Amino acid sequence: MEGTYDFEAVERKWQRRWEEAALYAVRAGDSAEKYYCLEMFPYTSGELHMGHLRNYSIGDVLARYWRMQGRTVLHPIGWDAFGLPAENAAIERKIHPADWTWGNIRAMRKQLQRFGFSYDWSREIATCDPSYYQWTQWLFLLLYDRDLAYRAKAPVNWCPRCRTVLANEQVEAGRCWRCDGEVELRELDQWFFRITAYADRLLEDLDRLDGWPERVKVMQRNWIGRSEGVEIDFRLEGSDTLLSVFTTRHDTVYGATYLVLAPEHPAMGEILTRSPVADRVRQFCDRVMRERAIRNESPEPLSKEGVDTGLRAVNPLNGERIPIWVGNYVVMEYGTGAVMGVPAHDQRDLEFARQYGLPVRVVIQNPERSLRAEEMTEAYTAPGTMVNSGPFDGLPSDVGQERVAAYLEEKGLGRRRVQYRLRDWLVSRQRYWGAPIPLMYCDRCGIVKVPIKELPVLLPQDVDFTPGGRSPLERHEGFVNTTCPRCGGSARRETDTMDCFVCSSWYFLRYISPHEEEAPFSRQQASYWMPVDQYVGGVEHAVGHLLYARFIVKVLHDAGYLPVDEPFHRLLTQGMVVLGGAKMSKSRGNVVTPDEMVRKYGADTARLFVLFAAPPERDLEWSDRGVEGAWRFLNRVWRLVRTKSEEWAGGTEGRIPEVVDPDSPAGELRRRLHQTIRRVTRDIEHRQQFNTAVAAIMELVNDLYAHLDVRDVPMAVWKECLDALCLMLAPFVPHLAEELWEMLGHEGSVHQAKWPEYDPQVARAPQVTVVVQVDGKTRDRLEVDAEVEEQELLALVLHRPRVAKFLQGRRVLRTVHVPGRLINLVTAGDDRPNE
RNA sequence: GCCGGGGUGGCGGAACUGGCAGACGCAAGGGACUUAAAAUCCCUUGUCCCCGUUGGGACGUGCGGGUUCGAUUCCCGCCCCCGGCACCA
Repeated sequence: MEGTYDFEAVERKWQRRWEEAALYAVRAGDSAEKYYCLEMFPYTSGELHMGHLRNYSIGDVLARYWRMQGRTVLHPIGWDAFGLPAENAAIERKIHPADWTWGNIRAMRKQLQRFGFSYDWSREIATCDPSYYQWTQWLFLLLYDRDLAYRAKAPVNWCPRCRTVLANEQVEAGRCWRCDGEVELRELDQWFFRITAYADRLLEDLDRLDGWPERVKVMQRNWIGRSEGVEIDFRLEGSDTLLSVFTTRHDTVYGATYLVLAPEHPAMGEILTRSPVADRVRQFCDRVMRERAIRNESPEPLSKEGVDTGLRAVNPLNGERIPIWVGNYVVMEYGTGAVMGVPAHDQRDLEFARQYGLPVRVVIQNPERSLRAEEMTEAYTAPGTMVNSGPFDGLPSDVGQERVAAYLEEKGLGRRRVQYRLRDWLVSRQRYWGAPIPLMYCDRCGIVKVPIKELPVLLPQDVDFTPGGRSPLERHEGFVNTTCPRCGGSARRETDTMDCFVCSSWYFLRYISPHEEEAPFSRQQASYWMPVDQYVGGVEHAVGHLLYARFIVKVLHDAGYLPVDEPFHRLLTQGMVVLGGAKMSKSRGNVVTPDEMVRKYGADTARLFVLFAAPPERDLEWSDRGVEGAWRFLNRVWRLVRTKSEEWAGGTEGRIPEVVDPDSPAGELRRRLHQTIRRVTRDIEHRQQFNTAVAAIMELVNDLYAHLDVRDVPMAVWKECLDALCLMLAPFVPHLAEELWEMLGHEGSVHQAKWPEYDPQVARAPQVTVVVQVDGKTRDRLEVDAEVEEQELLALVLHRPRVAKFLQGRRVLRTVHVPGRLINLVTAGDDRPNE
């Protein structure tokens, strides 16, 4: 008889049975409570990596657990299938992007199935499938109709390597998220989604997302970057042109000693015609803009540079004439592209002022220590008392802030304003492998929508992928030329495709009714299934995907398609899988693939290891030894069940005796079992800490082994323990659990059995270990009745020699008793009179 | 700079609401089984000190303080690591 089980045969056997029985197919039920368990769907790169294995193993534990708890569980999977790598494959390897993608899907589907995840495969979707992207296009038109999609010329991030534009969320430290190449700024006509219109709601509703990790919420808050301030209208001297500035420190407006404009500022034309040093200013602007175009953002801020235009602006509050400068530290994308320089109370302004010898004027006085403008090397940014501020003198700065704002609004010199860091979402891409934007340009009618009935706008197959400056679609006459549905004249199609994040911003809704032909999803089904109860995925999507999906759901909610306005109730962001402390990558050569693991140890071992080696949120250090440990454990379980089930082969009926003495080995075993059930249930359900759940099961198995040779444990008790053991293992190692469940004589799938319940009476220990401390130091421990009273316990304790030893020459002042845990004797020495 | 998260044995990590620090696993050492090895099963394993032994004691959760009968856990000040944001006015 072998000492290890044949994982290959076992896993193949049960995967086939599950498939035949369509065990994980689900329909909206009306009686059972639903549970929508979702993991971030994979990009169709062609291979599954350890991150996927971890992601999907976590999701599968939850899906299987809740199914056993009686919920109606929706657990779908699909493919994020549009995107650049497919097109690059076409260019490099002369494969059509569609063939490449569908081939990858086939391979990855096989890999996923090999791991035995409990997906409802009848709901599989792919974003590159016309029956899917038809509805992505529908979504675009919905946003267009609601004035949330617009076309604008704007400086946008351009990746020269990928030959396309990128959203702000796809630029990381000035580099492209995909190819890591440097990103340039280009002035282009592009399609945007007006996500800024939802900025406030996206921000406020974060407070409702109790089931989200704090750090993701913080990242979204930072990204949205709301700040309240005032726009103040300075006037260009000798002109009616207003130079408005945005500031959050309007209480310091009397301290403005100059004004700085961004080089791209719209008033620059007028300034250049009037400036006595126009040439210098022009040269400066050109240089700064050129430098910015090659956005090689170093981590260090650029040194501040500027040039005096020789012109003046008028401060609307005190009528003061202050010089207008152009500076490289002012950006056009934020606020108004102009700032007032208040060197005394802003560090950047102070640096700039000192560099160019501009005056510094204190207008907020530090109540602690009087500020002197000439001596300042650090701006004073804390609250204080207003000075040199005309009618506002003497006010605390926070009050002054209110007054200045009110005054400006009253006189029509400015207005309160909320400013966001968040920009609109750039969704155009100049590439082929994406969902075409369903619009056309008619000479007579302008921009015209493709009628919903005519969707999808299909991607043509026969396209020339040779790299060029523009989208391959643009060179496809058959695609571009079309007829205007409004006037019947000739029209040209939009050739930009959509950012693949548009596709992934609603895919969780398509799973709900994936075969629906009349709509992106059934409203009725969506109101049953939404929101997603548990979303699992990597934290790298914190400000991209997760923000977009929230935005799109709010739009659909507002348009009446969804009852909910947040997509994901709980979010679990799992850590990376690392080896030697570094992320696995081909270039580092430290990659271990899930396929290798399955081949060597099987799916159950691989899954168990990734769940056991670290808590889900933390990074997981890969360890081949650790995998072996998981494999050993599973065999240990298998041998145990096999031994016992053979022992009672032929008849094991028998009941657990009505009364099992809690002090007998059988009673002890049952107690450990019920304690384990309590721990495992809590760890999965409330703490989502699967490593400790597995550890608890391992402890139970160790206990069962320790009782293997104990004679007077009734078979029925063994049966109870082993049954529950299988049930608890089922979410983690679904194949082996089935096999053992069958060995134990059960009919039907363990995954359709009920999760075990613990009996608090059985779990309760009649005797407990109480720790005895003297002055907070542990000196002894003793077994006592769980219910023991303090007085009785104290009497016992005082007679213990180990305790008495430490009480010599001291008297007990008081005792602290934590029932069932500890008793602490607080003493004072007799030899120290003052105590 | 600001905001999050983290720092515990040789390693991955436990410790619920302030109550036995180091569960579970890995590694290491020892024993049983075996002709032998592998596999398996059992035991030991934070550091230091005292003791011939049974045993006993001190220290110990990044560092320094504090609160408390008692602190990995709470508070104050610092150091280091990871992540996010950053001329954002």
